[in-house]
Amino acid sequence: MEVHLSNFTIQVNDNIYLKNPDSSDLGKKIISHSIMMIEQDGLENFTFRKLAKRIKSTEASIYRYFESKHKLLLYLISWYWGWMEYKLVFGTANIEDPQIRLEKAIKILTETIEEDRTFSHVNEVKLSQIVISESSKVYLTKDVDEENRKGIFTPYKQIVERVGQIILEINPNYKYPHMLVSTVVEGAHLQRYFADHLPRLTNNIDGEDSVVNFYMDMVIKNIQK
Amino acid sequence: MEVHLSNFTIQVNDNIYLKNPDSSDLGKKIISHSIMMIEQDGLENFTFRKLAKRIKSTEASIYRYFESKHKLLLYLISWYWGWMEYKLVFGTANIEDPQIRLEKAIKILTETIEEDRTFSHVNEVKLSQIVISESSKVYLTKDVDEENRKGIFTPYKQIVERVGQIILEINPNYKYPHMLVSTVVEGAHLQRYFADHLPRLTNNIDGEDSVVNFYMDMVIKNIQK
DNA sequence: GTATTAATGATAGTATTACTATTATTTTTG
DNA sequence: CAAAAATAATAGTAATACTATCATTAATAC
Repeated sequence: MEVHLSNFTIQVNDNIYLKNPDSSDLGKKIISHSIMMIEQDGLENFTFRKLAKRIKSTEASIYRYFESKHKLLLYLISWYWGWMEYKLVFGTANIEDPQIRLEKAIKILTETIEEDRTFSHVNEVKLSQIVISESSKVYLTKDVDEENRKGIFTPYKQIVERVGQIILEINPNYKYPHMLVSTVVEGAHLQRYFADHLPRLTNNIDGEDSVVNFYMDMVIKNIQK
Repeated sequence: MEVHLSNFTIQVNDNIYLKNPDSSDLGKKIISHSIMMIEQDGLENFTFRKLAKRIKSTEASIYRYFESKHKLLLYLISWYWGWMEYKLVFGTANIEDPQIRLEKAIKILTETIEEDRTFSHVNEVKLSQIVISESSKVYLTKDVDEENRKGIFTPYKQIVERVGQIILEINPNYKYPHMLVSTVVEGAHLQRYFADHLPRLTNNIDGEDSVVNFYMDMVIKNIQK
């Protein structure tokens, strides 16, 4: 059973954009095509000039939405975390047993992403590839502290907090809930990247999703009293 | 007791440089000052022009050692992994019990770095800061596959392999040795970065090195039969 | 001690990037 | 239909990441 929610949009911190790309056709084109282009050529080879050419607009027009390429990436990553939180909330709603709720949450956070037709101009599969290979670049900058102050990373922190809470429900004495969750989330991305490009840094066993299994197992064993 | 090894240098894959920076005074200056500058201003704000000015040389001269800023970063990271392997080999030599050997290895990989006076032109403390905040950028590129083919990442893979072997000595049936080691290594870096910049993504408990304790515990619990 | 070679310095130049600024045109809305 | 808002067209700038050329200095070989 697939549920379709209309009238549902992911809210992104408005410090990130100059003009909300969700508010116009051009804005949506900027988002959808930048996802395709960054996924294909990488952030390093992506420029507003190329994007403008592709969507038959101009650099100046794109700059009215985002003041830099870094901000556009921030928008995409932020959108992703907002979307992930919506998936988490829906996916774990009405599950009484915190152990099962936690397992569901870890699965959602570590499994490979499938298309979600709720948000038509965003290709979530490609976006998740961008998250895997580019998301750490949004905070590994000299501007982290300032951007953090502006609340740019709250969607991510909220997810870590939310799943950390489930862990504490199961074991209130567990000392490292945030550490465990961020290790899982970042680790899952990295292991998928390694599987594609540096396979000797990971282990991929046929017939299973090793990333999900490894991190699921890790969480369960770690929080045991 | 501190042991000083002279006549000991870290070998770096010679596909990385045009001319070995270890072979001249200028080369060593390039390394030592780039470490200081990148640590302070970040890779993004570091340029060969600024470096040249600082060491009173010229851009052209630096380009005779490294064909790009990315290659210079690769050199630094590679040197670091070579150095880490030497620390691992010495630190775990003559330890019979594989369990104790593994614990020593994990400690070496996750603890904060202290100065090593064996290699005079390299400040290992600053270099480790660079590794924490910039190292993932060396493989999160569109050129990974090609650089991997040239053997640029072997020092890192060797460490993962080496520690993975100890894990298999303890539990030959453990399915994810490489995954576990790379999760620990990358996780330790990230958690230290989070502690400094995004503290809500981690847990730092007074009076202990939470990063070491968390990952030590994780490894032990994970490989249990 | 000089000739030869290698290393470095000085200087200049190029394509690209990441923007900013200005004005013209089109589209939307009251 | 007029006014306002959005977008397009065009041009320009400072900085970056290099490449090229030639002069000078240092190292080494005989």
